[in-house]
Amino acid sequence: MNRHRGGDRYSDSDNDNDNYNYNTSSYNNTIDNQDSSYPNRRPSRFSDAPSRFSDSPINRYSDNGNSNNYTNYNLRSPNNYHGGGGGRRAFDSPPGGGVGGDGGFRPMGGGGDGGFRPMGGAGGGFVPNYQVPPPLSLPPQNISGRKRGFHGSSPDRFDGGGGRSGFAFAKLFVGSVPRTATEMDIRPLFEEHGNVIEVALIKDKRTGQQQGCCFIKYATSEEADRAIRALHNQRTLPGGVGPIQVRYADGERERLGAVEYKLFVGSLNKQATEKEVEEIFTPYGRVEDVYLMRDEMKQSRGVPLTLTSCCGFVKYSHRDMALAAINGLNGIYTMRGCEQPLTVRFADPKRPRPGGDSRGGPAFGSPGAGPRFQASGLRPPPNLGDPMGDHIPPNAWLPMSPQNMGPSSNAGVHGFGNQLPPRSGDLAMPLNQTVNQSLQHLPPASQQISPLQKPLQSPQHLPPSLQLHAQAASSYPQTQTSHVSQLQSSLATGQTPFSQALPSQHMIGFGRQLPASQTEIQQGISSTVALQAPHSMSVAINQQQLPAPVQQQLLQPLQQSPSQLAQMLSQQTQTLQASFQSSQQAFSQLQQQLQMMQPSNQSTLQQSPQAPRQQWPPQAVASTPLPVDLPPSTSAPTAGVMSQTVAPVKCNWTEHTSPEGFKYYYNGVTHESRWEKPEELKLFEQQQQLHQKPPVQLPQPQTNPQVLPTQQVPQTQQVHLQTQFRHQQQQPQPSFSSTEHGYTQLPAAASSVNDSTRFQGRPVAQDWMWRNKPAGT
DNA sequence: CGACGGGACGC
DNA sequence: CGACGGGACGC
Repeated sequence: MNRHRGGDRYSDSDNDNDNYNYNTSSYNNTIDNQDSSYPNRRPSRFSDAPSRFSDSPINRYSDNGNSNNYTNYNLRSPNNYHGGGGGRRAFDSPPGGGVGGDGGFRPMGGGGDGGFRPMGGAGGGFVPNYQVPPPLSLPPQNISGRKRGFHGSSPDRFDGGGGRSGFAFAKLFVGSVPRTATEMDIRPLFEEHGNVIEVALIKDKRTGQQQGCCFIKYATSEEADRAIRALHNQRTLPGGVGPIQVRYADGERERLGAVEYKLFVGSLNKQATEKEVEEIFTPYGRVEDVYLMRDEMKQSRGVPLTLTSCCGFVKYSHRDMALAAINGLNGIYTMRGCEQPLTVRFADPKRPRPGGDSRGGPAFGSPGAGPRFQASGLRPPPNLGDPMGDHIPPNAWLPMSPQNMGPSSNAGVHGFGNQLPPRSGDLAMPLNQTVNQSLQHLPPASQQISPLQKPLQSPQHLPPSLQLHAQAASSYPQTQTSHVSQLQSSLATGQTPFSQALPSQHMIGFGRQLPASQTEIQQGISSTVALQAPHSMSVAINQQQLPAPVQQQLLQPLQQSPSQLAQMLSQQTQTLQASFQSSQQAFSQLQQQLQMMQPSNQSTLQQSPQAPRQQWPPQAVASTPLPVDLPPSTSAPTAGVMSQTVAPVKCNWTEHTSPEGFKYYYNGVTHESRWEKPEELKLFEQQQQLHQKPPVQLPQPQTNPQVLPTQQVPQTQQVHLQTQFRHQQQQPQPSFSSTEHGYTQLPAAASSVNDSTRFQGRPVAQDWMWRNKPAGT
């Protein structure tokens, strides 16, 4: 979590920025709702008396109820692990959810993501009403747990059958604890947020002196979450120098099934604070953490140190948020005082520590890596104290990512005969969720949004990135009301107004590249949307097929304050815009590519918007070369070309080696990085062997290819393809394998044009665009 | 362009 | 005990 030197963030518990930390305000409620032993309760002995699950602390804050507000993530979870306590977000319980304040309801940055959590903390309705298992089921030694991570076959997990408490506890690490602090100083604070099972002050083994940190154990991650939100960096204990740091203990997040999506953010203002950065990123989802790299300029003079930062990291809990942030910010949003727009992309895997310390050794949820499909058989990266080992049930890897929900989605993949990468629908899903949620918060009818107008007209109250949108919205030559309703009807019909409504900044990069008229673009978008933006399709479906109860829910936002509404709407809209923008970009790119490939064929731009729908839902495509991601009418001539130049099936994963010499895998489409070789790539390589003979040899303008290892064949092809593109674009670039920070990242985008995973087309083309983005803008 | 925080029990 | 096959960008 945040290092937070400047103390600039969360500096005070009185943070009324409701973008953040609405938890503080929940204090009272929380206290009411529990036995808030704060002053009264005797810390009796917790030491090793975890045994008492006495009063089912687990449900104390029950986020039970409204399972409705949780998206179908929950519903999809067939797996017990999913039901587990991993739902760190449960405190975003839906309105009326048992616990007071916590959360109630937050636009997207917050409450919404309660639903993003597959683990769905709250669990609520869909899980069998599994209360806390009888203490018997959990041997005491397990309750107190072991040091870190797994040391056996998930000893910490209740077995009794899913339910919310799949894990026995959630352990927090608390830093910046004064060495003089006693348990009494600490416990009450944490009791405010849940039933503290244990407080363990860390002492030096030899000297017995306190180390300035401790562990807090709660029964549930919900409680732990609350504590983090409420306390991290916000309280300074008596005698302490700075606010306490509250976060999950090493290995906890992983143990609880959490995954984080970490973005690298470059071109930050040097004086940016975590908070500012968070505000920029919050519209895309709740920001779990912000860390800014800072060089302490040690200057000689007495001036207080000036901190500088130019890059940092932002974490989300869900990939769609991360993707949305990338979409919405990368190359687009420029921080005040900055010349360049932000760079936002998935972070590279963190460098494994030389020391081989088990800590920090990215228990690998972190490196943007996110979900894995299976515990791969590959060796773990060096020096990663792999706490997981092989004994972990494969499912343990899955829980966090909706796209991985359920073995069913992967069932076919592990067999053979299915060449389709398991993630074909993968990207769309999270977006779906976002959009679905968006819709839930969007007023269905125009008259209902009137309260929004005022806030929308006061963009200055919105986060910077929202201002962008808000300004654009107000400059849009229609009323906001009609804007919104148009948005909705557009969503319902698969049309989109975004080509007009998008802020000009959002059009960056292709406005001048694309000669097509707006109408053409719009047409294109329609088809593009149908083709490669399943999320928008599902929007339509969603909108039209909403069951009555859900329709009811649509009205909910109306009970929120106007400013809340405004923000919600802005956020949702922006997210939607990002999606559609992506679609536009994708389409533009496809158009460009098409044009480049057949310069003589001017009819390329004519689309037949209906065609694509036939392509949905995605089907497994074995070895049949796929046409370009465009309607048959146009792809027909192109398809010939393409199928000759590109391998029939493509994998977006490419293998790379970090400066340390560690191999990792990078997905040019999703921008994820992993240490383990993705199953898709393995399959792909297998496939390549079958098609040992590449469909066609491209003219080899370069001298490299000797006999390449099979796994490199596709990369090579990509290289040539894209090189060609670049060449034709007359955007000479030094080297194809762009060396961003020394890693070789092969853009997988180009060949993705005829990707069997074309339903990822949006990010594909987008990625392509980013990398080919005109320099000056 | 850039690249990851300080501390992490004990059994 | 030891600590991850091979091959190895290109500036």
